[in-house]
Amino acid sequence: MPITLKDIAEELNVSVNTVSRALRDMPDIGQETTNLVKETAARLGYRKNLAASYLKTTKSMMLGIVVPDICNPVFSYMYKGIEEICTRTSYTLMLGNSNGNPDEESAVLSNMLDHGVDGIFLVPGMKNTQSHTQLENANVPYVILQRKFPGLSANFVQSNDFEGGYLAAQHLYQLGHRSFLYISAPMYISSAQDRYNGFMAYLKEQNLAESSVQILECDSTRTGGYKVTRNWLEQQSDLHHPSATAIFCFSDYVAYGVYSAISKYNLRIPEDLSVIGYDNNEYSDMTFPTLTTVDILPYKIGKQSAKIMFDLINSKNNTQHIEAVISPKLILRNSTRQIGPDE
Amino acid sequence: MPITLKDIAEELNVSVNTVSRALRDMPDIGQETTNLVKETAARLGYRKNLAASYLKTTKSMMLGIVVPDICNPVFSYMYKGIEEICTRTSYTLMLGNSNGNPDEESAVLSNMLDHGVDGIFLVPGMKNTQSHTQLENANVPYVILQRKFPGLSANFVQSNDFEGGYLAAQHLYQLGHRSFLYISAPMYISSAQDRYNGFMAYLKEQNLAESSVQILECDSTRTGGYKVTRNWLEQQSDLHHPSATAIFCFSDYVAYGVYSAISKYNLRIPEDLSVIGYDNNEYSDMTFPTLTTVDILPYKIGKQSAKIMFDLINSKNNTQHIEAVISPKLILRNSTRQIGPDE
DNA sequence: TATCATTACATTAACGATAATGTTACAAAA
DNA sequence: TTTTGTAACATTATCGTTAATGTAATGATA
Repeated sequence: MPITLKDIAEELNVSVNTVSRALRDMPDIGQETTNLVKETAARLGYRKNLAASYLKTTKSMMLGIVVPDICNPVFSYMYKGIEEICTRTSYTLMLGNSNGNPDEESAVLSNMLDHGVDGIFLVPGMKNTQSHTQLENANVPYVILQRKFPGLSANFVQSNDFEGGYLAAQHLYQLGHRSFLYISAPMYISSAQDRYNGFMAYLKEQNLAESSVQILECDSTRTGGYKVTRNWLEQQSDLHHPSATAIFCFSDYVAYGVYSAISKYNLRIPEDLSVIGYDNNEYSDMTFPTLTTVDILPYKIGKQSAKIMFDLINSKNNTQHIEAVISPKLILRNSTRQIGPDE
Repeated sequence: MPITLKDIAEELNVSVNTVSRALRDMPDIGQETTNLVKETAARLGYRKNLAASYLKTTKSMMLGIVVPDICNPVFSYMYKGIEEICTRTSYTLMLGNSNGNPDEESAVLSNMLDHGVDGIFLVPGMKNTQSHTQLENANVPYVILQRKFPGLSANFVQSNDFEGGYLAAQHLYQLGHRSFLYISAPMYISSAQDRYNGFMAYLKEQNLAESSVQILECDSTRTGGYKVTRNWLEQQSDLHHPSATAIFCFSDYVAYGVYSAISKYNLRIPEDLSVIGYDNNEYSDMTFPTLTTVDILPYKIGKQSAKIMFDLINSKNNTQHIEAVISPKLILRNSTRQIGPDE
């Protein structure tokens, strides 16, 4: 039994329409009436029924966010960035985890669309064209964060992964490293490809041979990093002089796994091996040693996405497609060290 | 221009009502018609307009979750626990951060209620009676997670903080510790009080004097833990024989700060000081040394809360108030060690 | 004075779904 | 034969809000 426009109208002996218009400061209503309506609404504790409003206006004042896993700090910081902009404009957010599963991603999207969200933020779990056709057909604005699907004409906000890879290579090179183990996520993920390209581009600028980089792939998880590193170490002829002096990790998660593997073989970081991560998780300055890494600034990505979303919502021409790129930031810590030319 | 019931009705030359009832498997509709309607709905790609449905049924199929900060893994795991149950029952979730601010908490709650959520999960940021009156007046079921407000007759799910404190004390005592620094969050937070009570209860059982525990308070943050520990260490007459051998921390965050302070004074964990945390953050096994801690099982708390929510939604009598308590789990790692009687 | 705007409202009709009634046609019961 | 019941639909009203019209009173204009 919440208060409705009708209640206010009856209280004041005016029509429902008058109340509705008064509350929205629309013309054709006298100043006195407007004031009276607003006072009465406040007194009775009126709250607009947004669902009913949506039925007429098709504006739900809700936006949906789909992420692989909100427990991953990268995604929770993106969420906060988005929220920061959205609450200012009194939009409310629906959140859903896809758990990296295309079916769940689709299901969550469908749910949100059924609820009439005015827009969707999607951090795709993987190559999932299903959700893209969904989004296209839904006819709501959407922004894709973090991952990029080259063929797609959509709005993207992502970290400049090429630059991130470049920065990492530059950092390691300037410390004297000339042989690298590059642990990547599967290359069909665009960010994996871009980081790798950036990494190699810098080395090429320094006239380093491609053979100086050993590439391995694994899932972006601790176990993934652990296993791949363990296997690599097992194949070394001389453990204390491994065939690479520095390890690039696709994510801090991977780096944690790398740490475990390295410590299992009684090697030290950075004395025996330098390690650089990617993402700058909140805890990467609590590890031992603290982890040098590349920060993708997820909060900033979230904010930028939300800004684009409101551009889309407020403009009628949805034909224009925006691509925003955020420069990552190198975070220097203790897992990388200068090495001499003879090492 | 999404498909509506009307479109299906026109396609089949039946009434809208028939379509509506057929899709919901209600009586008074022939089997053939039902099948035909369902096929046509699927063929045309019909999707129910949940907002319109809500207007009649007052069931929005949305639930709201308000947490202090989704970037805190404790809360994101609670979220996932809740989501796990909710997606099964095709409820969609609205999420909002209060940032520990009573006004934001209220605002977020209002927004969700305006959207007509069928229930609210609240992890209160602090003693905020405002949001409670809001929830009471809103006349929707709600569950309060983690924090408990003794005066309130509501549904609570929380970790057994008394037990957690008890477990921590027991662990340290059994390792031989007899003098403690107890770093608490402000005592007006019920969980801080409960943990402390549990901690002291165990020591009392062992006939240890209350004076064996030094109590300090700080915010549950790294800086909080750092500052309070630094101050404490500064006051020690002999740094290498501090007036306590073990430090209890209200949270893993606090423990990280404690780590920093201890390492700043060139003391070692656990050789010079044992440290035990609380929460079992995802990264607490990546710290150096890995952190012994108490896991409150936030995922389990979330799931339990969701179950209670659906009990509330599905039962008419909202008079009954449920209090579920989840037992925490001690996680043994390397930040605590056995000490001899002479140390 | 008759006409025309303008102001400030009221009335009516949607939005899409559902619930409460109506209305057939046909079969069974009295 | 008439009544009654029932299966299977259709009609209508309604949720709360907003948009599209309608209308009365007032003042300005010709």
